[in-house]
Amino acid sequence: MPISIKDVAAKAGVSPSTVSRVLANNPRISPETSERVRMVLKELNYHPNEIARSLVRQETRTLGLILPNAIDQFFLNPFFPEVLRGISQAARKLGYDLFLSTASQGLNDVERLDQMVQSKRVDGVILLTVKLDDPLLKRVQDNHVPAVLIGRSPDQAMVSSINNDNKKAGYDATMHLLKLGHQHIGFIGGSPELILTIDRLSGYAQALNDANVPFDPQLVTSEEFLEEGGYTGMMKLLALPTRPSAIIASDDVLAFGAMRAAGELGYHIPQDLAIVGFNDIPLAKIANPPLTTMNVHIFELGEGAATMLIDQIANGSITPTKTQIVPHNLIVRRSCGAWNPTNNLVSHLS
Amino acid sequence: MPISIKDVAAKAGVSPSTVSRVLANNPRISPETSERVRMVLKELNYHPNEIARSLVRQETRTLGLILPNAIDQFFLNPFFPEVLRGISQAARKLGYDLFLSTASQGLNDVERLDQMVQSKRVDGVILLTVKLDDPLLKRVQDNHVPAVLIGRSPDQAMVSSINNDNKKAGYDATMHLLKLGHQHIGFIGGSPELILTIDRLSGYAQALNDANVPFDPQLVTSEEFLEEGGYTGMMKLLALPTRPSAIIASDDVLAFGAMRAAGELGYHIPQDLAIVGFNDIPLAKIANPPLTTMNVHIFELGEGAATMLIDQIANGSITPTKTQIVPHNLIVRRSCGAWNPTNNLVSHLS
DNA sequence: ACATCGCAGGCAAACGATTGCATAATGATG
DNA sequence: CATCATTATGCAATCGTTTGCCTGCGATGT
Repeated sequence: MPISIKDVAAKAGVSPSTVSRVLANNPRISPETSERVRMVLKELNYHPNEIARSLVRQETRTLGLILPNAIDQFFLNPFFPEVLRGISQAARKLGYDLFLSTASQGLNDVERLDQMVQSKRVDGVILLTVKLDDPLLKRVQDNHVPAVLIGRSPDQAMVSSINNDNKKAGYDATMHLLKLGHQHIGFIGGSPELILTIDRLSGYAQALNDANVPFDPQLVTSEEFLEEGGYTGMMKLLALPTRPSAIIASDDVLAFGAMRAAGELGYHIPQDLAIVGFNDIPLAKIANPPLTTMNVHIFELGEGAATMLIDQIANGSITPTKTQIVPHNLIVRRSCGAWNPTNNLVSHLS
Repeated sequence: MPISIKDVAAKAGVSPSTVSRVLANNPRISPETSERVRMVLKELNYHPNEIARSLVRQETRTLGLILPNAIDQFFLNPFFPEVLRGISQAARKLGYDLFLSTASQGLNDVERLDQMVQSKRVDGVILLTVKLDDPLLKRVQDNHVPAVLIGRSPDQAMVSSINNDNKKAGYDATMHLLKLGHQHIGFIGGSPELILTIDRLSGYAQALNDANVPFDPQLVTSEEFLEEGGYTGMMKLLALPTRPSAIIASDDVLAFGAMRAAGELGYHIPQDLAIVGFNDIPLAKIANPPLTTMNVHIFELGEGAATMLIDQIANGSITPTKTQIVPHNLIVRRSCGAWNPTNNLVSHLS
């Protein structure tokens, strides 16, 4: 039923090889034959079977996405669609498709990677978030799979990556609050295993240190990357004997949970409590009050990751691993108390 | 370099066919041979080449997603990750992977469909939103491609679909406001070409009619499916000589834009203006004020679509087209002014 | 003891493309 | 007129699987 290259060949009175060569614009085919074949191609609305093509070419022109196994949390964070949008746009431009591995329920990340790559369904993979000494990275390196990590690799030589300078970003966000006079600054982070959390927290600590403000572990809390996590984190911090006067949330979604908790306890933002988030999700701008947040340019992370990966695929494994840093900048809105309509709304930090 | 079934066969001292049969748990293989082969399988960490497998089996165990060509808008709406989450979960459970067609920039939807399906990279497709007399539907029908539409098909016989009863949902939302005493109810919708918009609007009109409230075209506006669209829509409605006292926004994102516009003009919600949205995106609950919204169970739409599609694939094209309706229910929060902590928060309507 | 049977496993032909090599036709050359 | 390039096309192997059919073997029945 489906039409193959043979059908086209038969109808055009040539051999399959000729059709194939027409498709490839091989100059060895005479213009007349080529023309005739092309007519048949249109007439039959023929599209080559990409599966067969992939088999012989040993490439699929498809990028694989390895999502964290906490898939649901990941999907719920606006980070995901935005990074996917970036990936998708770059892939489209460069003629690649996207493959999401969701199948094979019981498998862990490494097995999913093996399956995706060994089964040859993708030419390379984009890894989203890794934990400290994640076995995924070693596997990628050992297998010489073209791969790009969105996030920071513990060992830069292992895998190419694209990331923000999260330590600096954490530093900048904290410094902003310190400069506004806050001395008790709480930190609501995601899972302490995530390098992202670690980096932003270390920037926070560094800023406190540089400002001669003591680091108080009680002011640091780690929660799930959900609105609910921000809520419980904030509840903990506000229950402290001396509550913080400002909060850094390492993700806007956490920040919104935190704002909700503060609201429920009757605190006003920014009068009673300043809040700074990370990511500049669409909601940040339209929230009430609008959220001051560190824009980390998620779209560009995705776009860059796909571009780097395709580049790596094209150049074979000869490419040395690369690390690319996407700049961040703090978007000052009302939630931190520093907002002033006559200011520039955007302060460029990096 | 990559290991094939032949490598395994050689190492185990059997033929490739035997290995293949071991993989398939074919009972014709003796337990001893099977065991020996399995050992080699583990040792070599062999994974079958799914491309080759797909070629001979004529199936890929992969579902294709056809996203609207206004991809960027689509990605930005929280509808997308949620429906994808549903699709992904069902696919995973049933052993299917997901393929996003983003490649081939210049192509329109129909060409993308042709390419995806004819190229045999997917076993079926999920279509997301269609316009009135979208050529996609006809193509799907003509080609006998397994397909499920998320949304309503103009002609139910053409393609299986899963949807809400959007007319009823529009009716219920409007009726809720009418019962609260509103007579001037504005409607902010998405593109007037989308069936979704049409259905919700017609429910709105029907409710007005049933309540003997005249339908005023001036109170209806169509905008882009973005926060910005809601903003401009609201600005238009509030510039009217007699402004509406309540607003139905056919999407929460539009509702948030509308709330922002109202806020900027100094109106208070719900005191001056009641607002009802659609979708119950995560933000609706935590917004200020929390948004009354029609929960359309997006996750279930995705989940149901994937399940229906896989079912259709399994049963060949003998399956008649089906239509499934996912119920909706209004979640009453503060933005409509009817909220009362002693009430049930959820009123089940359908 | 011989024909028969069932079992375990191998052979080879697909699936639908690509591509190195061979070859038919054509015209040019000595 | 025989030889040789050159051009345009076809042949057949290949990619890594699956699967229908065949075969060799030991066990069984009479």
